[in-house]
Amino acid sequence: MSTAEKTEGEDLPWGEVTPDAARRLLIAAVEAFAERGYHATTTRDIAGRAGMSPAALYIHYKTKEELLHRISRIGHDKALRVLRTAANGPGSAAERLADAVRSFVRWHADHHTTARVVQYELDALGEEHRTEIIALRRQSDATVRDMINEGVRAGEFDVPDVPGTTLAVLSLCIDVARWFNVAGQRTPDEVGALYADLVLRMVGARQRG
Amino acid sequence: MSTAEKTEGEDLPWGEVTPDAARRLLIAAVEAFAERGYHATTTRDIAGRAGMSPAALYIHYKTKEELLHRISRIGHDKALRVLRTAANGPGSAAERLADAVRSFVRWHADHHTTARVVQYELDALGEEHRTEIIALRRQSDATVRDMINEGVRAGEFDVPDVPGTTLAVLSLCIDVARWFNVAGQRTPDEVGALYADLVLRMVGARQRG
DNA sequence: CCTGACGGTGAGCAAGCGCTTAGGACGCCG
DNA sequence: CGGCGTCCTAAGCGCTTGCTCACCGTCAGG
Repeated sequence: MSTAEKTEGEDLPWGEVTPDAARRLLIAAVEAFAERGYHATTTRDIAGRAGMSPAALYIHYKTKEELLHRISRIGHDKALRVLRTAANGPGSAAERLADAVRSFVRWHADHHTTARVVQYELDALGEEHRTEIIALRRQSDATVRDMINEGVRAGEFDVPDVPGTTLAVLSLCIDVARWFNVAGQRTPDEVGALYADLVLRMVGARQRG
Repeated sequence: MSTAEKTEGEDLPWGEVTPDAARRLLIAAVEAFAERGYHATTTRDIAGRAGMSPAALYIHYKTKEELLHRISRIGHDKALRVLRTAANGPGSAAERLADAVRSFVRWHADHHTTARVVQYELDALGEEHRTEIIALRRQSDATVRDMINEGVRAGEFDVPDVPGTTLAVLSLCIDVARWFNVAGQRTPDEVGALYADLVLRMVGARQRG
C-alpha cells in the first residue's frame, strides 16, 4: 500500500474530510461563512464556489447547519489541540503559558477565516450541536486556568482573580480572529509574540523574555 | 413650556430617537439583532416585538439596513463619548487609562445587547454607512493610543509596541460585549475594575491601585 | 453486453423574505 | 358637520431561500 493513503489526512488544510467533493464544499462554506456570516450565506453560493450545482450539497450534508457543525467541530478540536500541546510541554509555568498563547494566537491568525466561523457563528448552531461545542470551549478554559493556577502556586505569577484573568486571556486570543487582516501589516508570528508578552504582563510574571 | 420637553432626550435609553413609535421599533430591533444577528432577524419580528404590523416599520425607516445604521451610529457615538470623557479627565496617564478602560468596559457590559450589535454586525452595513462607522472606531483607537503614548513619554509606562498594545486593549474591551452575561455572575463594575487592572499591567504601569 | 451503485444535475416546490400600496381610524381645524 | 394630515394595517407582490426529486453519465463486476 502506498504511504500517501493514510498520511494525506494530516497536512493539507481539511484533509480529514474524506470524500473529495465534500471537502471542496466545506472549504467553500468556510470562505462564504467567514465573509458574509452563516445566515447571509446561501446554499447556492456555497455550491457555486465549489463548482457544483445547488443540489450537490445535499448529497454530502443533510442540512446547511450540518456543514457549520462540521466546521465548528473540527476547528475547535484543532485549536484545543494546539493549546494543549503547548500547555503540556516542558518548562516553567510562565514558559508554557507564553508558548500556549503564542501558538493559540498564531492559529487564530493563520486560520482567521476558519476561526471567525468557529468563534463567532456559534449560536447559528442547533441546540445539541451548540452544547457539544460549548463543552469543547470549557476545556480550553480549563487548560488556561490550570496553567495560571500552577504559576500562582509556584510563586511565578501574581494574579488576584484567576477565573477573571483566564476569561480575559482567552477573550483576547479569540478576538484576534475578528480583526486580523482587516487591520493588515502584522504577521501571525508577530501577533503571537506580542500577545505572549502581554499575557505574561497580565499575570504578573516576574521575569520577561 | 414644560421642562420635560427637551430634557427627556438624555436619560432614558434611546431618548434621542424622537417619534415614540420609531424608538419602540429601534429598541425592538436592538434586541432582535443582538439575539439572532442582523441577517437572521426579519422585519416582521422587529415589528412584532414593537407591537406593530410589519408595514409600520417602513413609515419610520426606509430599509432594515437604515435601522442597523441608526443603532450603530448612536451606539458608537455613546461609547466614544464615554472613552473620551475619561481620557480628557484629570490625573496621571495611568489614572486616566484605568478610568477609560473601566468606564468603556462598563458601558459594553451594561449595554451588552446594544454593544453586540454595534461591534459585531458592522459588515452588514452598506458601503457608505460602514466607512462612516469605521471612522468613529479610528477615533476610539486614537484616544487610547494617545493615552498610552503620554504614559510612555511621562515615564509611567513601559510599552515596546504602542500600536499593538492599543489594538489589544481595545480588542479586550470590545470582546466583553460577546461573552458578557453568557458567562454570568460578574457585575459590570467588577469586570470594569478587573480589566482596568489588567490593562495597567499590560502597559507596565509602575504603581498599581 | 447488461446491471447497479455512485455522484452528480435541472427544474422546481413550499415557505419566507424585504418591501409596497390602498385604504381605514383618529384627532384637529374650520 | 366636512376636509385634511398623521399613523397605522391588511393584503400581497416579486423574489429568494433551504431543500427535494426525477433523472443521467460513468465505471466496475459478471
